Amino acid sequence: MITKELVAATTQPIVLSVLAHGDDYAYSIIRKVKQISGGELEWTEGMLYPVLHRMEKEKLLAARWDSTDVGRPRRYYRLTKAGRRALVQNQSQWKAMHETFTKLWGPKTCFS
Amino acid sequence: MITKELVAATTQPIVLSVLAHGDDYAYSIIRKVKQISGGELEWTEGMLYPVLHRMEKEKLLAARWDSTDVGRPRRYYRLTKAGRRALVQNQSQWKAMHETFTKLWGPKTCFS
DNA sequence: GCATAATACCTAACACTACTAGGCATGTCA
DNA sequence: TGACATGCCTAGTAGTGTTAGGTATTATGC
Repeated sequence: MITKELVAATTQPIVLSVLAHGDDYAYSIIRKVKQISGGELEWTEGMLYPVLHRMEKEKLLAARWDSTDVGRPRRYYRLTKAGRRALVQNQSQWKAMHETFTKLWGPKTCFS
Repeated sequence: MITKELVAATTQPIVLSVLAHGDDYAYSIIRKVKQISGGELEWTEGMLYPVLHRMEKEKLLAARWDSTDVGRPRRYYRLTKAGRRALVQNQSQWKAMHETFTKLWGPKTCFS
């Protein structure tokens, strides 16, 4: 079970990463995140929507309604240029933290 | 610059890791963390003491005063058994998150 | 001797964010 | 028709980090 601090710290970079692969809507993001993390992460709408809205406000994402499909309309989110830059910064920071933990725990923590 | 979310999420595991190498006092921990992270992390006492106190309260650490040295007394912190178990859990969680990011970003992010 | 800086410990008020516990609505299936 | 899945949404509450200081002792330079 991932601590809520680590969940909180990784939500934004994960959203940025998922949307870097293509536009998506919230419910689908939740399913993808659960699948990619092998079930380790089980986001709820209640935690994701406020983050999506804040990222939209920070101009990292842009949203649009899409109702071309059969069924109810979906709100698609797309990465902005600022969002792509934020993703690169997040990757850099994760790298720096990972190197710090590698020094603390030893190179066997290079998990791959 | 590490985001405050990532700083927050990594404070406890870093403290656990530093103390796993040997007992230490707060001011020294701050110096070690800055050195190990290559300057990426610059903790303040204001952020560290509340965390140390909470970890003590959660029985992850045990503290003692040590004034055998010349100079002012220092409060040394030591890892408890619960602290060691918490460290293992934190390592496991970091691994799971890292694997998730590796799937999202590609294996080139295995930084080592 | 005084001023400054480093060292060492400490914390309360405020700001911010996550969590919980729901809400609304439509479509599908038995 | 009822239960469930899907899709969007949020306010009140709880918890934690940040800021901006505090106390005290020792070391250093003038």
